[in-house]
Amino acid sequence: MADQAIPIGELSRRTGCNIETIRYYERIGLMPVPPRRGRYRSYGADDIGRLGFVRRARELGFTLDEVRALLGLATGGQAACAEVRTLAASHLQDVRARIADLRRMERVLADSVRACDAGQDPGCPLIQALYADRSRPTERLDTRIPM
Amino acid sequence: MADQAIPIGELSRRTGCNIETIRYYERIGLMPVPPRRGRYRSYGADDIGRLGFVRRARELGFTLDEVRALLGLATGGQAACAEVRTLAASHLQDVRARIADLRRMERVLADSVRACDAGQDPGCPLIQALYADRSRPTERLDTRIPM
DNA sequence: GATGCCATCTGTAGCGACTACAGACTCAAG
DNA sequence: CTTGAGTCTGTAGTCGCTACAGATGGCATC
Repeated sequence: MADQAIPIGELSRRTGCNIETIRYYERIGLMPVPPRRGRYRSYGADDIGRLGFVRRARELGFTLDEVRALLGLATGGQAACAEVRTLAASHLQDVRARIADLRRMERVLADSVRACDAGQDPGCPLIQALYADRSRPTERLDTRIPM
Repeated sequence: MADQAIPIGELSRRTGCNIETIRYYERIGLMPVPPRRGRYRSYGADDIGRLGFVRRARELGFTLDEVRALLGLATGGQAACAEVRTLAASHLQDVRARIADLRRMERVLADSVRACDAGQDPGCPLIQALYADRSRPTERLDTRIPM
């Protein structure tokens, strides 16, 4: 079979996934420990599939833990599909919340830049906006950046 | 003056910024090294202003390096405003790019969830989408998560 | 056989922006 | 005197990679 004994470099090329990242996935147990040809890792066609799956899930913004869960569910049947749906729906909510956050930022930034271009203000509009004391503690910073 | 000798806990409460984060900002030179009352840090009114500025800039998604630059420009005059505008505009582009990324994710996720609810497919729609081999290397993962 | 070069190997440390301890100390109130 | 709250320093952990350093391996070329 031609798809046996794929070296890591080719797996990398075929999936677009960095070599170091592949080894990292192996370390954290997301990719299996492959057999070796001599001292070199030797992959098969199924590994291309699995790694592709991981990458696409990551592109959709799932965390590695979620990807792990998805991989576990991938072979399941009807019941698994419901769980997948739950995971996806909750992640979708997350994505939407982040979009909303970013849109708020966008608005403030765009307003400031516009005000700057208008050039009415005596001082710098953005600097003023940042110094504006709303006289209450700032909202909790949204530290969650789980993309 | 009543606003001298503010202890770190009160600064934290007044700005909504975590105590550990305040000390972290001091370590990286974003906040000044304050004088001490005994062995305790002692802040003034200007520190509340500065920290508030930092927090609001962070809420707008500026990186700490950008915040540093903004702080440097904050006291400048006309010339500084132009630089601030440049910084803000480039950051705005960034924010918009991230919104676009997230919207792509949102679409795929929403489609999958919808397909799942419709229940036409034989398999799980999301899992299928993730396994779909587009027969070319996946696009570069957008690792940039600079919020 | 020697040389060069590429691919691969292991192991560790760095990024950004915090957050979370552990373990010591200070100070005021009861 | 004890208790509790507040603060201190220092270090290590988080996430998802990425970037080395330095050692091998195998193949082609001279």
